[in-house]
Amino acid sequence: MTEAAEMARPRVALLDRERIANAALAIVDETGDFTVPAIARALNVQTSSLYHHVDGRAGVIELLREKVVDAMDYDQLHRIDQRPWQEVLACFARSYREAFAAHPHIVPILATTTVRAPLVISAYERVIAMLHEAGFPERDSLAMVTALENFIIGSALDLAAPPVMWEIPEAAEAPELAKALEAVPRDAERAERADRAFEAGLAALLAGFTESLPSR
Amino acid sequence: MTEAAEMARPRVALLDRERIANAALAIVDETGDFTVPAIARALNVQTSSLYHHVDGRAGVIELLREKVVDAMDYDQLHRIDQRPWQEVLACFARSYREAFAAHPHIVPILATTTVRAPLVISAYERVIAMLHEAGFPERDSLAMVTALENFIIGSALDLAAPPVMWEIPEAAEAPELAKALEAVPRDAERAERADRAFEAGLAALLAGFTESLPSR
DNA sequence: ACCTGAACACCGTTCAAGT
DNA sequence: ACCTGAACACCGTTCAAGT
Repeated sequence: MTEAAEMARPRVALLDRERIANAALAIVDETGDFTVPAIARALNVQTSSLYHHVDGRAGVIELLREKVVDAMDYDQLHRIDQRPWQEVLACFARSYREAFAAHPHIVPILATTTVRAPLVISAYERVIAMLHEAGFPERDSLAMVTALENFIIGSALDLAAPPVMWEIPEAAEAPELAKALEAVPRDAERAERADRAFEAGLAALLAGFTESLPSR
Repeated sequence: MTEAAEMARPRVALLDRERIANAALAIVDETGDFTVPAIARALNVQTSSLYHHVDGRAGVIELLREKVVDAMDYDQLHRIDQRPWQEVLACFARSYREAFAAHPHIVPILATTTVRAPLVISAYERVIAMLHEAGFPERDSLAMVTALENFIIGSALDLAAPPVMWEIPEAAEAPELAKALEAVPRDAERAERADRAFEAGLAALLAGFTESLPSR
C-alpha cells in the first residue's frame, strides 16, 4: 500500500506546467472558462498544489497564451524569398487566426493582456522589415500591422461569440437583415460564415494597403 | 430621526436601473472591471438589494451594453441621401468605435455576449440595404459588415490593452520593430497610435470593398 | 522540492423577514 | 414593491506542516 492520499511529497512529481496547461485548455474548450480549483480537480490534486508550479490564475493564463503562440506557424516568415508581401501577410493572418480558431473560448481570456513571447516579437519584426522593404514608411507599417492584428483578434472573438449573433426581436423590423441572415448557413455552418467574413476582410485590407503604397 | 439604516422599504426608492448602470460604469472606468458588491457599496446599499432591479451580474452587463449602444450616433444612418456608401460606413465605424473609446474597459466585458438591442439591429438593417443598393449581393454584404465589425471590436479592444503592447525582452533581437516603436508616441499619446491604426485599417477596408464591387 | 489541509477574504445568488 | 441580513456554494491565494 502506497497510501497515495497521504503522501506529502510523492516520489515522482504529480504536476508540471505542461499537465496544468493541458488540463486548463481542456476545461476552457469545454466550459468556455477555467477555474484554478477545476484544474486541480481534473488532475486529482489539491488546489494549493498548483501554486508550486504556476503563479496562480494569471500564471495559467500565461500558459494558455504560450499554447496558442506555439500553435502558430512561423516557418513561412523565414522563407520570405521573393513572394509578394501581400501573400506573406495573408499567411501570417490566417495562421494567427487559425491558432485561435482551434480554441475559440481562449480568445476572450487572452484578449486583454500583453503579447510578450519572443517568437511573436520576432515575427512582427520580420513583417515590419518586409513592409519597409516593400516601400512603406515605418510609421505606416506599424499602423498597418496593428490594424491587421486588430482585425484578426476581432475575427477570432467572432468565433467565440454565441451562436446567434444577431437575435432579431419581433419588435424590430429588419426585413433586409433577416433576408441576409437567411441566405446564410446556421448552427453547424456558422464557422463558414465567420470564415467568409474573415476572408472578405483580409482581402479588402490587403487590397487597400496595396493601393496606399507610396511608390505607385 | 428617520432611522434610515433600519428601514426595510424606504418611501422613495433608493435604487433604479439607471443609478445602478451609472455606478457600474464608473467602477469599470476606474478599475477595469466591476463587482456586484462594489456597486452596492458605491450606492450605500446592501448587495442583495440590487437583485430587485437587475438580474444579477449578467443583468448589469446588459445595462452596460445599453449605455454603449445609446452613445452611438444613428442619425447619420437616417439621412443616407446621396452620400456614397463608403462615407456612411466610415461614419458608422467611427461612431461605433468612439462609443467604446469613451469607456475602453467595457469592451472585454461585452466582447463575448450577443448584440440584441433593436437600435443596433435596425442600424445593421439600413447598412445592409444600402450596400445592396450599391450593387453588392446580400451574401457579400453580410460578410463585409461582419468583417468591418470585427475590425472595430478588435480596434476597441486595442484601446483597453495594457500601455506597452509589445514588450521587447532583451533576449529577442528586434531592431526594426524597436525602431518602428521608437518612431511612435508613448504613454499619453498611445491613443493617437491606436487612432492611426484604426484609420489606416478603415481606409484600407473601404478601398478594398470598393475594388470588389461587382459592377465595375 | 512538492503536496496537503486549514484558513481567509471575497464574490454571486437566494430567501425569509420586515415595511 | 423594495430593502435588509443571514446564509450558501464557490473562487483565488497563503501558509504552516509534512516528506
